[in-house]
Amino acid sequence: MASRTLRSFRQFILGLLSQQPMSGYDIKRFLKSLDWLVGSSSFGSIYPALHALLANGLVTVDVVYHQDRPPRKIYSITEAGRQVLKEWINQPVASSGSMRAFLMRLMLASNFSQDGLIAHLKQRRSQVEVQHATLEQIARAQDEMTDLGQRLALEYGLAVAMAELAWLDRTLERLSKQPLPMEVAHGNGITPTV
Amino acid sequence: MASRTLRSFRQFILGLLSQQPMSGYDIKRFLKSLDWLVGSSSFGSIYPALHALLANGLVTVDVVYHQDRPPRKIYSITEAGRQVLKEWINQPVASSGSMRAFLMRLMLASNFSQDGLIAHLKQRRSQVEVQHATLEQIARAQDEMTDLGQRLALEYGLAVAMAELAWLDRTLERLSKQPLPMEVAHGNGITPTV
DNA sequence: CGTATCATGTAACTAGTTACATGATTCA
DNA sequence: TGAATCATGTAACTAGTTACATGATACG
Repeated sequence: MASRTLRSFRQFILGLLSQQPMSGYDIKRFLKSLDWLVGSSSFGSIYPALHALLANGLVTVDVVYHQDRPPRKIYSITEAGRQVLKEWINQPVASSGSMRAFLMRLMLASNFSQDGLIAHLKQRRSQVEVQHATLEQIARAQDEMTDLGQRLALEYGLAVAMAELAWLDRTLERLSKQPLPMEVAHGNGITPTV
Repeated sequence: MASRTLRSFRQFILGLLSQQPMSGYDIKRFLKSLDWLVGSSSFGSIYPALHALLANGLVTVDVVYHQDRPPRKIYSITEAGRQVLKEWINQPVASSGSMRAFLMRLMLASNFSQDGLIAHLKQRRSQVEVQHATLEQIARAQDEMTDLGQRLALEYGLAVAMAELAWLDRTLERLSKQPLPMEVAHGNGITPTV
C-alpha cells in the first residue's frame, strides 16, 4: 500500500521528476535558483524524500558513471508515480493558501488539465480577494491607533495582494482567449548533464 | 543562562507581547487574522512557546478570573525579554529573506530604532531587487522552451517583486521626508477583554 | 596546496502539526 | 440536546535543519 504520508514537498519533487529525470543534486540546484518562489531546501530533506519515493515505487533510479566526475543517481517517475501525482493535483488546496503552496502547484501545470489549471488560478484569485478584503477591513478598523509596524505590514500585504489580483485577471483572460499552448514542452532549463 | 534556542516564531510572539500583554488564545486569534501575512499557527506551538518564554524569564503570567468565562493567563514581557528582543531585532536577517520573515520583523517596528527600520526596508529592497533580476534572467534564458507552469510561476514572481519594489520605494521616500511618527502607539486592535 | 564544485548520504536535533483531553457557557 | 465559542494544555508524530562524513576532480 503506497503510504499516503507523502506531503507537499515530496509531492513537489515528484512533480519535478514528472517533467524531467533528475538527480538529488540537480533538484537542489534547481530549487536554489527558485529560492524566492518556492523556497530552497537542504540535502538532508531531498535525499530522504527521494529514498521514500523510491521505496514506494513512485520513482526509479539509474546510476550513471562518468570518467571525470562522481557517479550520479538519476531518478525517473514511474506510472504509479504519475498516478499519485495526478491524484494530488486534483485534490483541492487548503483554504489558507500560502503563495508558496500555490506556486508549487502552478509550476506543475503540465499535470493539470486545461480546466484544472484555470480552476487553480481562479481559486487563488478568490483566496487573494478574501485576504485583500480582510486586510482592508483591519486597516479601516484600526486607522490611527495601530502600531507603525502593523500599519506598514498591512500596507505591504495590500500592495502584494493587488499585484496578484491584477496578474491573475490578466492571465485568466489571456488563457481564456487562446486555446492554451498545452503541448507539454518538457525540460526545466537545468541541463541534466547526463 | 537564557538559552539562545529561541527561534523566529518564539521571538515573534515575544515581540507581540512587547506591544501588549496577551493570552495564548489572544495570540491565536491575532495570528489568524494575519494568516496571509505571517502565517497562522496551532495551539500546539503557541502554548509550548509561551511556557518556554516563561521558563527563560522573558515573560510573566497573570491569571485573570472571570465569572462567566474560563480564567485566562495573560503574559507580559519582562525587562530581560525586551533585552533579548532588542538583540534579535539588531541581528541581520538571513540573506534568502522570505516575505514572511520580513513581515514578522516589520510588524515589530516599534522595537527598531528609526535607522534600524529604514535599514530593514532597504535590505528588503536590495534582496527583492536581486531576486527580480534572477527571475528575469531565468525567464530570458529559457523563453520558449520552458514548461508552461514554470513560465507562469516566473511571471507571477516578477509581478509580485515589482509590486514590492514599488511599495518599498514609496515608503522609503515617505519615511525620509517625515521625521517619522515614532511615538509608539501601543495596542494591536485585539481588545484583550480583561 | 588549499579551496571550490560535484555528488551522496546519515544522525542528532528542532520545530511544528494533528489529534486528543478537559470543561464552562451561550445560543438555536 | 447539540453545537459553537472560550480557554488551556499534552503526546505522538512528521518534517525539516544543521552538522558531519566521504571522496574525486579542477582551478588558481
